[in-house]
Amino acid sequence: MKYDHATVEKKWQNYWSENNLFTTHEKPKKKFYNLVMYAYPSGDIHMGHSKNYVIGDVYARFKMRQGYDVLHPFGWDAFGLPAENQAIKVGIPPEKWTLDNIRISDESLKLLGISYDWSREVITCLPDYYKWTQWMFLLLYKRGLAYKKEAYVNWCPGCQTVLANEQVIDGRCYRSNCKSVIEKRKLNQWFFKITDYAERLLDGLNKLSGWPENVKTMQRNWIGKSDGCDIVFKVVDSDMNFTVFTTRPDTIYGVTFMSLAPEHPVVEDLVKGSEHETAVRQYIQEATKRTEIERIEKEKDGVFTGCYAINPANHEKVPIFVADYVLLEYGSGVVMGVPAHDSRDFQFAKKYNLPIRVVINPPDSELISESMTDAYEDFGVMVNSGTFTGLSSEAGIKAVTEFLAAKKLGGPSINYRLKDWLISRQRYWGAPIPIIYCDKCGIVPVPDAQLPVLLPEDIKDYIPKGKSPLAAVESYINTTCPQCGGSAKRDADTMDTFVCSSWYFLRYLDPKNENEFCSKTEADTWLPIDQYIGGGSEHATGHLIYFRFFTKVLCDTDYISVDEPAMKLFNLGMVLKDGEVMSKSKGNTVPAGQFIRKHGADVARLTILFAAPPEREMEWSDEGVTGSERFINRIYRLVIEHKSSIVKDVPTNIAQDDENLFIKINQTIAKVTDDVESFKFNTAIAALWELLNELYLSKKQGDVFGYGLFTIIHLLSPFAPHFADELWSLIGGEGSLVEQEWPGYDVKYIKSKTAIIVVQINGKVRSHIEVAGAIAEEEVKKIAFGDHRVQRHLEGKTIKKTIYVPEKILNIVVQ
RNA sequence: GCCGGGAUGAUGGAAUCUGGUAGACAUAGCGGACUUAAAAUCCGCUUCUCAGCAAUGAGAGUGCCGGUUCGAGUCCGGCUCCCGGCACCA
Repeated sequence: MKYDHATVEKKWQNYWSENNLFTTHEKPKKKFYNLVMYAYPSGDIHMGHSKNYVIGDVYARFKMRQGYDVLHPFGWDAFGLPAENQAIKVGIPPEKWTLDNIRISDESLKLLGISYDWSREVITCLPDYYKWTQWMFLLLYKRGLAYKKEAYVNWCPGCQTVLANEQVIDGRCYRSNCKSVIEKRKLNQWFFKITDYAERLLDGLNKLSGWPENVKTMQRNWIGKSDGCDIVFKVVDSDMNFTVFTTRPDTIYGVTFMSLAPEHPVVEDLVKGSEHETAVRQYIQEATKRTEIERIEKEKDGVFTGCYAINPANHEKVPIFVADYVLLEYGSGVVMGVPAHDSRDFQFAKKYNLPIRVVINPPDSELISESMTDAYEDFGVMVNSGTFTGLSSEAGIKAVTEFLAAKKLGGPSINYRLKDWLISRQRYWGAPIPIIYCDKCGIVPVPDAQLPVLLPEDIKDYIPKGKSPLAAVESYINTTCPQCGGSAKRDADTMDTFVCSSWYFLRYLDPKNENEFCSKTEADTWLPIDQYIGGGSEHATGHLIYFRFFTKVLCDTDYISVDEPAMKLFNLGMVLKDGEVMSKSKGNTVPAGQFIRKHGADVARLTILFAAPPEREMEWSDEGVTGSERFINRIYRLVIEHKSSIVKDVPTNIAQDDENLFIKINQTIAKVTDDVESFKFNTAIAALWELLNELYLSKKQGDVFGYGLFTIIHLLSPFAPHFADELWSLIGGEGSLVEQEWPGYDVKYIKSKTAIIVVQINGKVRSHIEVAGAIAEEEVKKIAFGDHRVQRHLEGKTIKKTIYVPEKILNIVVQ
């Protein structure tokens, strides 16, 4: 008698969809927005993807059974490079390739039996979606949060496009099959002003108690707030001055030089016409040609500009250098060099024989600059610092900052590491930037009524040539100015796909709305996301910051009423095969469809869930499959065999010899309920195994036994929904278990009536005694001292004391 | 370098929050039952060392060293290694 998964799974999938069990309630009484991160349609889905969907599904079904009206949607992050690269390689249009992949993946997903409301499926590359992506761009534009500037940006020579900071990892392209070394290029590009929200993005993290600490820490580091002080240095014989940012104003008396970033625009004015001009120009040219990796790895160097600046604290003249270890984008792109107390400045000073002046001493020793081999960067006591001498660093930082503020030569300042989000991409397969350039009117946004700006289909050449392929499509690029009606040109770039994913969770709420991206009513009904289930921590400093940023902007503009998108975040560990992440490009995937046809969706689900806790990485192994298959068949046999003894009501009058089993059943309900709530699916399934094993060993097949079987069927339903529904109908249940209330338990039968007390002597386990629950310490001692195993160890010893923890342990301390 | 997280049988993992029988549950392995046989199934054993024919007994054991405690996988201090993130951020 073997369970036939193929027929049963088909049957129940049909039942669920015919009865609209997963169609979202229009007017939820108790809403629960359960969201799994949507996916890129790279081909068919494999077991690596399936993990996310299965885990999201267990939670969704559990919440449904707890009486929530669950919104559980799915969709596709459908724009992006792979589709376009495929088009270049084999000539299939990106749209066709993408939509074909979506069709195949949807089919596999449906085989898995995930409880999605398919009527809300969202596909970001379709015009009715990207119309609103463009609308978002314009909203930001109108708020002054989207702007165009000429800047040094990350250029990926492999993808032939620019990238955001978040997409550069160790100086290389983030795409796993690219990884090209990123170059710097000076280009005119669109940015989103996420830095305006730096403080709120940082502050908001404190509210997100349902987010994992590591993600919050990563975001804090990424935003990189640092409290410090601005200091103004005047340039000698010039009316120019520089503001530098420092976190250590207490070291101001130790400044012996200054450095400017090579890209700094004022360098030009500084050296123009001087004898140093040629050398400086040459240095700048070399520096800007280098990649970030080369710049970091090479020895620190620079070039003297011939100019000097005045230290506002001691009025000393210090030389100004151009040095490529100074970053243009951080602070003001100018730093004060304090070699004694900053190791980079130290290296630089050594190379160019600049003075090293100690102005901070460690708490109980004295530094001698000649014998220093590296900078002393810790806090200490100020020395050689005029009137500030003797102050601690902490006090000095405050005092110097106040002194500068009073003299209007600086003052308190805060800097963030976070940079504005570069969203232009020189590629075809993305949402077009809805901007028009008119010779007369300048930059003109496309009016809302003219959205969407459609991607042209009559494109012949997708190959990027340093600019967007769209630039060559005459019919697209040439247009008329919405303001003056004259001839004008469209922006040829498309948007970063992370723009699409910054608001997709809102479109699910109202996916067919043609007048708004989402009505306020729907937004207020469903937001925030109650549980967000993410694909891994690689999104921590990308998507998970971007979507928080969008939420805040939409909240400020009153389109939605929440300023954080998701209350709880659960980050999943990846699925590995042979020690590597399961991915198509590595060729180590286990295709979902194939696996399900062979073993069944429920086996696939149980295997994923039981292998490891969801947040941990999981090595896919075929051995796990054996266990899940056995689990299902074992339950199946037991239920079929004892169908007639199954009891649907909680038995009353529990006989003495049934008590232990009845307690086990109640404990299992309690444990599974708790574990599912906190995503501990592996131990939840282990608890079911325990109950199952106990039922197999049960000698008596009475009411309690029958109720045990009934309970297992119920508890199984989030994990193996087809199988559970089939068993449910076999025992005469109506419809599907998702329509049934989740079982409760009897608190009177959670604790065992007897307790095994461990008897220790000097902390070593010597015996176990079984006692009736709550008995007096004296009683326990009496039994323990009567135990021969205990007596053996007490012979000839003096008892010093005993420690008794009720129902747990008795420790006898002897000498 | 800085910030996280981790290290437990042959393997995946449990117990770690809140100190109280370490190894739940599964896999693999071994033994038994059933079978002409195999598979499947059911039952049992399975951390290591030593003693014993055996029942059993003794000792050791959660990366390493130390501490707190009657008692530490769990708490504290110091290391080692692994994984992830950040990193010329002034």
